[in-house]
Amino acid sequence: MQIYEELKARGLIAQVTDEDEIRELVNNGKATFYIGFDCTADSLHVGHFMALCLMKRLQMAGNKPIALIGGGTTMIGDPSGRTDMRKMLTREDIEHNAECFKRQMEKFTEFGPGKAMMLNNADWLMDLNYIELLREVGACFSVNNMLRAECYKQRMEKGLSFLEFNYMIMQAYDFYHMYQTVGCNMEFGGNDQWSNMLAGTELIRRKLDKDAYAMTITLLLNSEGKKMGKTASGAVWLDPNKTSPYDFYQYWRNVGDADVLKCIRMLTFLPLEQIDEMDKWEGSELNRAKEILAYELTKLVHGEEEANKAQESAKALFGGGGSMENVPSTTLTDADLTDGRIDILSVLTKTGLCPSRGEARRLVQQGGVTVDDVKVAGIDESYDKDRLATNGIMVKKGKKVYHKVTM
RNA sequence: GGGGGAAUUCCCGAGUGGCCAAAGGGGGCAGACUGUAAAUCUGUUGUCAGUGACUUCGGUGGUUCGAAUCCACCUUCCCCCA
Repeated sequence: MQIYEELKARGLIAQVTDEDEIRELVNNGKATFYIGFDCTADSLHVGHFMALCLMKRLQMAGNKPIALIGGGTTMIGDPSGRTDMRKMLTREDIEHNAECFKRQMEKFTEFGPGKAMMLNNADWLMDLNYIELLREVGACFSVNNMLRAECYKQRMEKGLSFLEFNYMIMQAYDFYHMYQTVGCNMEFGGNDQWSNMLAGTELIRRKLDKDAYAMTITLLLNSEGKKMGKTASGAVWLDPNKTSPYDFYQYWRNVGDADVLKCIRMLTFLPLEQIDEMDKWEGSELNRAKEILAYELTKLVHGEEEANKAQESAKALFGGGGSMENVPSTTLTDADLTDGRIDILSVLTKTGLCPSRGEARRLVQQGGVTVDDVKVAGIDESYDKDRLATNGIMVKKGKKVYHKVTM
């Protein structure tokens, strides 16, 4: 099976400008493609991860990838699909984020001569001259058309600033620029980027009378149509300091039945035959598939060692047996104790399991806390230094949040 | 440039002088049921030293015994006209 067919079978391809041409280019390793990453946060997330995987897959098939850091475009802020304006980031923030992105990407992809290329659009966007740009590029865009674009629709109701309106033009300019300077003939991106990407191919056609191609990656949605990779407290980050490998593992371990196979197909590198085999699994058998998904992804993102640790911990906590070593934990000091003891509410807040004492109190009163497999009876329960120092205690919040406390 | 309207807790949204830590819904958390799933039902959802105190209704001042609520100014957003 060739790469294009594989991507299709995995459900990764959402829209393409010209299927035949793209298949031809990609399958024969003739594509020089770019994917843009705007540095809106200091860590990549799952969506970026999909893009990076796509990059890897295409690279393995002989194509040349360019990872484009959006140091310039982040100054504008992409309005696509958003109902409100992004917070404007300072130049320093953007540069810091770009640095973080760079470091993380280097873990996934090898950059250098003959390998993948990394560029930053700040290098050309920041020096543009307004009048020149308007004459050279602005003349090629129809405002009427732009306003019809799907990505602005949501903003037409609540207002769209001129700043953001220009985002599309900047992104189109990137493609145009790289087409000329590094021979980039294809752009990939999230499905929400479609109109921005078309703007690029259109610009190249108008200015240079050449064809360039665009393809979008399917957004990873769960069965309820919500974006995956998000939790109540924010995104699932790739940075281990922001989302620990254990939490990362747990996120995927807990996906809904309806979503497991889709995730495995789209996110892992397991061979399709093996995945098709799993497709036959049903009911609680799917738990196996979830384990595989969680393990494979954690391995890809954090490495085999971390994946093993996360899996060990999960098995120890949920299945019994296995090692307790790598469970999330907190080490207390004497300063945390009063008269050599610590009460349950303090334990819950100090470990970060509860953000406030009020919530901790509620949780205990509702019977949601277990210490060493014994339900905490009341809010006045406490633990002495001896117990903490010898074996520590295993605090369980609800059914599946574990935390080890030692001294 | 002119006129009108809006800003409430994580989100949406009610509240138009004391009965307001503020209805209702969503989301979150927990309990029951389960398979670390989904659906459903129940409880809970500002902070703290919890029958109490303190902070919160865009911001800053003011009126008042008392302000989310009234007044002034400011900020941001939306709509209509040009």
